[in-house]
Amino acid sequence: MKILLTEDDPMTLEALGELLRMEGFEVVEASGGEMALKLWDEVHPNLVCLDIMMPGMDGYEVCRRLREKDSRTPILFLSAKNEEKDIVAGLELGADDFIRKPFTTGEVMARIRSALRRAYPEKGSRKIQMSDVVIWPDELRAEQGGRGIELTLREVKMLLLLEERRSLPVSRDEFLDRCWGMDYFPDSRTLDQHIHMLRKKIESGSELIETVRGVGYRFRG
Amino acid sequence: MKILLTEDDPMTLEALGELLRMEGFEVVEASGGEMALKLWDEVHPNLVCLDIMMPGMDGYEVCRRLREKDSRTPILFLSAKNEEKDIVAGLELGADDFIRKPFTTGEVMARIRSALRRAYPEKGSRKIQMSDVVIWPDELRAEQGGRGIELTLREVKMLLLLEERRSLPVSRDEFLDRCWGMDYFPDSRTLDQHIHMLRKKIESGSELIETVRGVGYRFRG
DNA sequence: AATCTTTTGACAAGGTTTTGACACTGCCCG
DNA sequence: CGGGCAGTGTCAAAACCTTGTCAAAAGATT
Repeated sequence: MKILLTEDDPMTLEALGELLRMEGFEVVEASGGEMALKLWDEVHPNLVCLDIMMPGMDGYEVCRRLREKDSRTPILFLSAKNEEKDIVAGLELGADDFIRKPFTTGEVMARIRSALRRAYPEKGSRKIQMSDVVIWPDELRAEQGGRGIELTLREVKMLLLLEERRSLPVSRDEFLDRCWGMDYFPDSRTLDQHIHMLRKKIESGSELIETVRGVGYRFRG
Repeated sequence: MKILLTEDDPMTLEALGELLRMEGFEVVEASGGEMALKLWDEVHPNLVCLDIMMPGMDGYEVCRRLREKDSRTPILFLSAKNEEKDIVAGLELGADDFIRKPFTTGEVMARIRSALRRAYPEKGSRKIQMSDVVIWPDELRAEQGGRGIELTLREVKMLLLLEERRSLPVSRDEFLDRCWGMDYFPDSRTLDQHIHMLRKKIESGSELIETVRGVGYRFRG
């Protein structure tokens, strides 16, 4: 895993870098905002740590620009500028965490690992519970009341989409876009048929997938 | 979005709950670990806040058990037990964040929103309040005096149009243009019929949708 | 070739929307 | 002041559209 460290103060930069390397990360160090953006383009790190107060481009601006290009890679602020408004501002820009200085190395490591775990889940370890159904999406498998259920790839995609929206309806168009492809327009009955299959497989009595007439479907919750 | 709050101290629980509700979240409150697990199974919240020190099952144990079932729903610790080892322990159990007590409400809200953004990337649910009626247009649902109301797609379109104008009348032609289509001319009674339905559904005594004779309708406000 | 998944067509079921008939209201005008 | 008229409210039936379901065909995978 590659980590981009951005930090004004050379001492802190060096110390943090060393620490992360010892933990087995590949570390790229930037001493300012402009350099951070440049290195981002070059190395495409898996995670970014940003200082806020830096000469030239500050951490907020870096964060904003990174989020324009990529909304997934975790960004963590590490800053001594840690009043409520600074923290709120950082998080609202799309950062994943805000660590106050001075920090302990243990906390920094734990927060970095936590962010990485979320962003890059281990294949096979994903597990999702929806009502009384547990789903292992990577294994195309689910379980409900001790009963094992085999799923197809499309069924898993549909379940994940429903889950992502939990309790909000997913429109038919969205289903087609996300589970088929932007440019695919199957017969109008195709989607119903798949919903029908899902219901048959995972429902046991109670209605889990609710139809929202004129819109689409919603997972009960 | 539903949030499960777990907290030992009734005062804090109440205060946090109120805060979150004001922000438009649906809040479920648990006073201890066992209750939290039970509520999890019942309501399947979108996010969980955990206190650590509680009589009976502590927050760590709750977190561990939740993560056995589901690896995706964000879990945030809120705790006064905030030494490095507590934080590291919490995060290693799979929590998404650890907020130290005492906290500011702004930071808590920002961290909760940040976690929700990550976990549910698409869209948050819009919520509109008109007089004593609360409307969730994306869910085709409204509420009035604690009473849940189901709406159809067309009814939602009409309500959105009325609310967009607040207190200014919306002409019959505009209704037809915006809620049907520029080129559609139904019988003259059709619109009245739909207004009638709306009134029946959302009014309770007081007149919310006022008719402006010769023009159209207006939302009182 | 055999099997599993996906798509399609036909029809049924169920909901929403539209319509027609008629009652009611407010406004203009004699 | 009161009748007529256009606009609106209300009800119930009809028309319409969306979705559920089944069975079979088409397509993929092995």
